[in-house]
Amino acid sequence: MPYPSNHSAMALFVQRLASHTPLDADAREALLSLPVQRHDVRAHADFVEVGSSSDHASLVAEGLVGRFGQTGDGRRQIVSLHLPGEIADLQSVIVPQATTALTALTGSTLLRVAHDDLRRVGLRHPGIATAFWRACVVEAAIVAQWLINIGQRPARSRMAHLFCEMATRYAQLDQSDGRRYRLPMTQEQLGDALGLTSVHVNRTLQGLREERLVSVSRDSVEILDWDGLVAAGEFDRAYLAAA
Amino acid sequence: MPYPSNHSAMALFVQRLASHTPLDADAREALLSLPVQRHDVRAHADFVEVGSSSDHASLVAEGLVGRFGQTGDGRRQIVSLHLPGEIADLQSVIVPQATTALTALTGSTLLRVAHDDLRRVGLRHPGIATAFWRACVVEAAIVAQWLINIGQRPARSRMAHLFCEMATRYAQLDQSDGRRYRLPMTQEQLGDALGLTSVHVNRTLQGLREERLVSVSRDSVEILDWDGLVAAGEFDRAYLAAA
DNA sequence: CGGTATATTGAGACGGCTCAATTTCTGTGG
DNA sequence: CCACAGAAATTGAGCCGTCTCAATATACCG
Repeated sequence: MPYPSNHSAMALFVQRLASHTPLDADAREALLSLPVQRHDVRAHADFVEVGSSSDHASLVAEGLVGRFGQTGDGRRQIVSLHLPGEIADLQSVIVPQATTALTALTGSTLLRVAHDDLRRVGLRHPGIATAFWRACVVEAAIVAQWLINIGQRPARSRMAHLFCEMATRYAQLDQSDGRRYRLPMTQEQLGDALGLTSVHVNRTLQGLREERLVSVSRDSVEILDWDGLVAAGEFDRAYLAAA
Repeated sequence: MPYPSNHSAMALFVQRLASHTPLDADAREALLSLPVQRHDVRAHADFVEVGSSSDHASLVAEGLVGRFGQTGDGRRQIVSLHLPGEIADLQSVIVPQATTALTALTGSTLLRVAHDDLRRVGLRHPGIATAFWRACVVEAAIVAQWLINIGQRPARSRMAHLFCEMATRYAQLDQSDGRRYRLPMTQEQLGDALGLTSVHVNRTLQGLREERLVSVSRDSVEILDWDGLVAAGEFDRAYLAAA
């Protein structure tokens, strides 16, 4: 076992799949024993380009990955964030041609899993196929909430909503209470995720700090007033219930 | 066959599924013979509420359906539009609790299909399960593009992008060239889809008209200058290729 | 034919943007 | 361990795209 951390990332992934779609030991074992190829990526490196077609999906083992699109003048919109234990482009198993890129927001390590293997294991174990489908559905639900957030809410709410979401997702991941978690994003990247300028992110962040709702540093978030933050972001975790 | 239009909507749905995931005659027949329950909905009626849990999915047979979320102060964000031949909430097969609502943007008729039936047919025909998964992936890709659109582009581009997308989707549906299609949305609803005020929709629309890019009436769109509109919206149909 | 929904227009306000300078971090090599 | 360079954060000032509020005109429907 040359890479213990590899194993734990895949285990995390399987565990989360299994928490909603019962998978028998056989199926879990099939996933855990899939060959993976470790890949380390530096911060700010884009490792999947729009238009590219790949033969593998990327399981995040460590770090933070963003899926994003770009407009003609180079503005980026981050469309989803992927924590360790998540496959950042599971949909590529079904549609290999990327319509959206992947970038490492911070130094990250990925485990590449061959599409063929994922398809094979899905065919052999229908429960796994269902679980993959579910994972895509949940991710779509998250993107939809981001759309609501960005389409309709002012900067302060958007940001509060994002912090609540990430707290909830981290809590699901590591059984913590989510009050404090790593979020290694620059204010620029935060802006790309929220549809805001880095300048405005900075000012909005100051506002949230002055309100004593959160304490945000370069790479971590501490929530000081959960109820206040939930109210500010109109956060309702229901859309994450199936995650 | 009491409802010929039912049949054609389901046939349309099956045909589009089959165009990307080969389905044998058996599988297609299984889908076509699923029992459906017809439902007519008036314009502006919400027929799936957030938080509700249903036991069926809704295939659009006629009209136009919007999936949307709402903020605390009642602002709506339409997250996706569903044309005839699409199941507006296919994801509910996997996650029955709705995190987003459905509304008829215009008078519409829906065909309810039981989740149980859809699951059953998916288990019996793995190709169908894959096709369902794919449909959800494609829809997610569309939502992601909307997020990019709304997060990063100015009103004029957003609107142009939407018109291009709908043209392309209609063209896929009815083999037309998509230069002219029905889009029975009020300016208010257009605003809800684009993250804009109806007032601003009105002004932006006037701009596009003055530029001779489109001609938009209450319930239909005619594209006068496709290339110009594509440029204005930075539209790239790649994300619809798998649809 | 009347009533309600929708579209249109105007005027003013404001949230978030741009541009630009400065300060503070962070990591690296000497 | 310090110095330095580049990245990131912070601040200021002015602008502009979009919103709000409000009034009017037009279109649709029973």
